[in-house]
Amino acid sequence: MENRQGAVSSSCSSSGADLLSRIALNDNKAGMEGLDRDKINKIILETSKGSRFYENELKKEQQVNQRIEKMMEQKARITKEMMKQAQAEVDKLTCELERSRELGRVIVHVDMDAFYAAVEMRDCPELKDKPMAVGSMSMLSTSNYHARRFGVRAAMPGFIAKKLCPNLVIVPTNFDKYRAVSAQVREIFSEYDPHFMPMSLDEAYLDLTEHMEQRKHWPETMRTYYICDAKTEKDELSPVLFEDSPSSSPSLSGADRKAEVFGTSAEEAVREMRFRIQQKTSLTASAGIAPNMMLAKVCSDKNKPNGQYRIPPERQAVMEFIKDLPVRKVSGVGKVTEKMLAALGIVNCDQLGQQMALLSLLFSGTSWHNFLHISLGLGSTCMERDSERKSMSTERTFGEMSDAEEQYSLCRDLCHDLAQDLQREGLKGKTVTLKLKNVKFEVKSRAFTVQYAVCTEEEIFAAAKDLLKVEIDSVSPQPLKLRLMGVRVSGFISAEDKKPLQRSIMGFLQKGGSDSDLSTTNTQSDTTSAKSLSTTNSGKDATSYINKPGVLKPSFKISTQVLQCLICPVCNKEMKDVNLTAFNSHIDECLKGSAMDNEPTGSDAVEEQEDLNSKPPASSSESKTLKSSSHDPSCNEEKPSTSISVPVEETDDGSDFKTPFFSHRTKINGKRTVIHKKKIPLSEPSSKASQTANSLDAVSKGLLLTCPVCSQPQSTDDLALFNRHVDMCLNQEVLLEFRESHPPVDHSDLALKGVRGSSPLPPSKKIKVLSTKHTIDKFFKGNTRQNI
DNA sequence: ATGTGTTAATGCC
DNA sequence: TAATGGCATTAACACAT
Repeated sequence: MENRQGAVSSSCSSSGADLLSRIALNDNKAGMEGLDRDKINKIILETSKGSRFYENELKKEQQVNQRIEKMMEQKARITKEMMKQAQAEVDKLTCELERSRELGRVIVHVDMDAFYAAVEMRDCPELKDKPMAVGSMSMLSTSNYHARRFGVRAAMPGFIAKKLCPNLVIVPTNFDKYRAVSAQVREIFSEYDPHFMPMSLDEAYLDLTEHMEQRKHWPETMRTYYICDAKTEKDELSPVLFEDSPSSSPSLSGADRKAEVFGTSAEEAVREMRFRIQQKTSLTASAGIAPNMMLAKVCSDKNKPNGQYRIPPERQAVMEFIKDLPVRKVSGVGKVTEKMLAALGIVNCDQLGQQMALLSLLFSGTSWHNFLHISLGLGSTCMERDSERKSMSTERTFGEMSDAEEQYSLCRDLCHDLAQDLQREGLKGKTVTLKLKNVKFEVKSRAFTVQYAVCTEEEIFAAAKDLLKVEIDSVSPQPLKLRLMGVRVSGFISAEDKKPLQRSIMGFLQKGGSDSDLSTTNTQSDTTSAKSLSTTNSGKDATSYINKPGVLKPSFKISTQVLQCLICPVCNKEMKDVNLTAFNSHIDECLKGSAMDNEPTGSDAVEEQEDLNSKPPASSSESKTLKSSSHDPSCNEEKPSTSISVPVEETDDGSDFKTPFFSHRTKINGKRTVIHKKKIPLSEPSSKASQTANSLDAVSKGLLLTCPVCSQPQSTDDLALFNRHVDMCLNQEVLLEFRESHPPVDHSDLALKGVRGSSPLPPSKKIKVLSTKHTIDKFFKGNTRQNI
């Protein structure tokens, strides 16, 4: 009730001031104190205004405002009773957390100062006195402190930076160089903590607890470092971040050849580390020392550049530090969360703690738990052993692309790159997600989960191309006008599943039911799983796979029932005593026939489609609501569709993402829902797939087989691979079947044949990529400890 | 209730 | 001249069991 005005201000004044929170200068981070914010913001705004980027930001801003509005409504519904209960829960958790508070570890966060810019300045002294930034006219990675005085920042487009600072020098990125320097720095890190955790090229967490223990007993000689002769020109030394930056060591500024003895405290150890970094690279670093990672991170920012800060390991000191700390400074609290909290009158961590009961009622469990941790000054106290990654992706931005063939080609390239990355880490995942951003900066993603985990270009592309096709078709005959495409694989099968599972299937099939023989070779999965096992160090019993549901069991069931006869995956007919060639040609005929008949094969599929078409037309322009019209209660509010199909009208220019609404409504409705309900039709055809594949196994080990679905010859050296291939083909066939009733004939043909085979797709072409390499502090993949 | 798949949103550097 | 990144995770929802 007392915060009513927060709701009002956030919902009403959306156009002007609110927008600033997205577009305007973000002076949260270091080096931006005391500059003319208003003037800078005005320039940024004027330069951005009217651009498609800006328009999209505006839209996103409105969405955040709506979200806040909803939150405030919910807040208004909270009763005293609820608060009381919430408070009790919060208190209880607080107690537990407090009890388990750990202050004994010495966690350090080290952060190189303006890293890329500093490297460039070091290597090109002419730049030292000039405002400069690393990146391109389209996007800057980082800027030096001169430039920051003008409001030039990382993640700002170069052309806007130029407006702010016409004399700005923009240097292209040179990642190899940064990597090399980073490696040097990491060498030093590893001497203090061999298990240090790199977060990017220029940043890492260290746990100095062990080091401190040993250091206590070290003689001075082990804590003495000499200033290196070659670099003792002070001017050369620190690449002028700030002339008056707090110097790390008074004795440094004196004569050459001076030795510096560092003490045994944590501060001294970190000072020593920073000193050595500077000696070795001529670059400065800042550091934070605290009892946990969250605090260390904040601390490293406090005395940037070329400084450090320590929170002593006492509860009192921690709470004192936390008290006035703006929540935005905490890693994980971004501009949206900041704004939402601000709407509740929460700006610093003290206020955060005060409002925990309320927050527990307004935010998800994980969110408010996180808030509680922050407000208590708690954070992770151990370098988590490589928490396993959950997804891997690759994406690219490019100049406007409307040509479908080009898009498929790019998609394949992405799949190629992703496959390489996946295989490098020995990962295989079951869900393939396609991400698209159109020229209006609208982002959408589409996912498809296949039956077997995939990791090769072909497998990934097989899924991705269909996702892409659906999107292309959905706006046809207009082209998709894209500026970004990405492919992601997630749903990784766990390391302990990977190898045994596949072996067991093979063992079963090849030995006619006995899965005891696991020695069957399975080239690909063997190598990959070996890798992942070694990295994840999972000590699980290899036999536990037997009970894994959902993957193994169906295969067993099916294989037992069909080993004696072949079942056509298209017409479902059982065929006894036929040879393989005959069987294949039968399938070919069936496929042709079904394409001409325009008759989906699975009976489920037919019902599904009718069912869908009988649904009332969707009412909202949001594709999201197309599929959820009847179930989502929140949808009702938007539902007075009769009058508010607002944004749709402007799609006449062929804009990509929302067009389907009128022109292809039924089709889209059908398609979308089909994809969603896929689990139903899929379960059946995928059984068919297994049947086919398994039967083929039984008859034809070691042959070159024609995939009954895509007609591509497939090696059967690795039967598991062949099985997966057929399954995937079938899965996609199911997905595509539903388009047969509408699209141009050649499309359905392509769908049935599979793009690989006779598709009109050109081989991969090189595409003009606007901006990949120079992104903001992009760090190389697999950037883990082992990597140093 | 719980789990799984899909998509949008968020945040990091 | 025109021009605003790449990556991962989580929140939120729908749906199935």
